[in-house]
Amino acid sequence: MLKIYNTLARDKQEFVPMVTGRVGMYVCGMTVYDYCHIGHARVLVVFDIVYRWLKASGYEVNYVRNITDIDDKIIKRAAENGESIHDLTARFIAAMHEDADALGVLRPDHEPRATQFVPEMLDMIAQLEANGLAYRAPDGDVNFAVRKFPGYGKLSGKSLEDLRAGERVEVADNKNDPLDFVLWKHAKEQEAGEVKWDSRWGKGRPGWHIECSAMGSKLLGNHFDIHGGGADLQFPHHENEIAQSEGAMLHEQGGGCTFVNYWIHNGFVNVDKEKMSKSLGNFFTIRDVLQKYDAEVLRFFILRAHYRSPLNYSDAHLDDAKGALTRLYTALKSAPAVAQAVDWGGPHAARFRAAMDDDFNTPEAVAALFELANEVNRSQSAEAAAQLKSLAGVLGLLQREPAEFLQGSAGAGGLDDAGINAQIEARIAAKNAKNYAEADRIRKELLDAGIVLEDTPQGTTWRRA
RNA sequence: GGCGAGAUAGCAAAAUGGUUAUGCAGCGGAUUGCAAAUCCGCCUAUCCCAGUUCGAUUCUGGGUCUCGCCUCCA
Repeated sequence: MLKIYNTLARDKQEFVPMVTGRVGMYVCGMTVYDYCHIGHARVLVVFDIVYRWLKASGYEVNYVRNITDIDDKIIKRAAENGESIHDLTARFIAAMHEDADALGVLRPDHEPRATQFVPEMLDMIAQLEANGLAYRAPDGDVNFAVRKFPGYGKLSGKSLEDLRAGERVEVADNKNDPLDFVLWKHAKEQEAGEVKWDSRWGKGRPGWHIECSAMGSKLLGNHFDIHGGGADLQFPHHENEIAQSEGAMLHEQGGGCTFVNYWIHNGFVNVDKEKMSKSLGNFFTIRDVLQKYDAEVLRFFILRAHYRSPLNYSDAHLDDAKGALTRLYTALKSAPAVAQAVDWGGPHAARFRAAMDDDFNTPEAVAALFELANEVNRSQSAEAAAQLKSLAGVLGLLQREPAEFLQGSAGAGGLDDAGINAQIEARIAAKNAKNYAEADRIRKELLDAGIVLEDTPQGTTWRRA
């Protein structure tokens, strides 16, 4: 039985879908004005695991991950670059897909873009206005009236009084309450035509929060099972989504309606114990990291920590993850696995399943993989190897040929496979002539070039250190 | 200031009211021409102070420290 830590309840709860056997899941994706960094990689991988585990558990999952392709930062960046919004977002959507694919992240069932759902957003804003929860501000914006929505703050555990006491909330002239947020931004003179949509409130564009409410409802219904995202979205973004969606539903159900049953939030990636973020400038893009590390190492690094814990990023930690993943692939190299479905009856699989059912405890599930690898090494059993590969496959790991992972690819100026094999042949000749000094010299030379040789009963193999 | 999360061995990171986490690193042995890999064994833990308990790293209270949210952010 799957248990999920529900932010709304601040506790682990048994997962019960609204419709037996089916799950509707929405995750807040990227705002596409730049390359994804490691923090984004974590959201992608974490919810990929949620998606995979739900499917492995037999659910038919409808996974929606949105793309924010219109907002202030995008408009600003497009202007700086002297390119259209469309060209900018198209480039970074393609880049995001490249990065996600490299990390072994499955494509969601739907990837709605904000600009494709403006009519749905306008309908929802109109409904909020009809329900007395939205008002036209003097400057032409349409705002959500936070005070009119009972229960505002239930997700983040904040009361309006607490929030108001916070000195960091800036007072805006056009809002009735400093905490009110924008549903519809009126168009500015200098803005390009492609960021202006017609509406009954005049030309303008949607506020940030409304897109997720509108797209979630459109694709998954007004009430669905799971909504996820980074911990920083808990407030205000997700709090505001609840206010919008539940506020818009008031007329239909006479109050008491629920937008989402389970809210899941992943922890941050830190650098030197500080949150990795654009504003702090302490971020590494996924593609930067992939210059130096295998994408599967990055994925594995993310899965070795629980999704709600902070994850400190550093080269040393990635080196550590690489060493650990090498152990798993080495086991599969010694005992090649045949394709086979997971046998859930085995002890390691049982431990793995219990771990994943306990709020997606991937570190514990990975520990089960290592115990299985130990068994593979001891028994050299094809069945055990098949079980290791299929179980790891549930996490999107260990699906490549071991040699491909272990040997990697030659870096610039490094030895290519032909050069390595020529050296190995020369060393074998020296060994056969009992010229161990020469054999060791060659091995040392290769080692200095980052190539580790391993003499086995089946011959000499190599891997990159 | 308000609200919340966390402090586990050299590093990373799970779990648990009493019984081996796991990986990397280190040490000893087996194996090897020597290595590497692998196997066997070992080593190093539960922030501090009280309380509950036969027994607490685990529960309760207090303290210290760290981090996050309260503004765009995955």
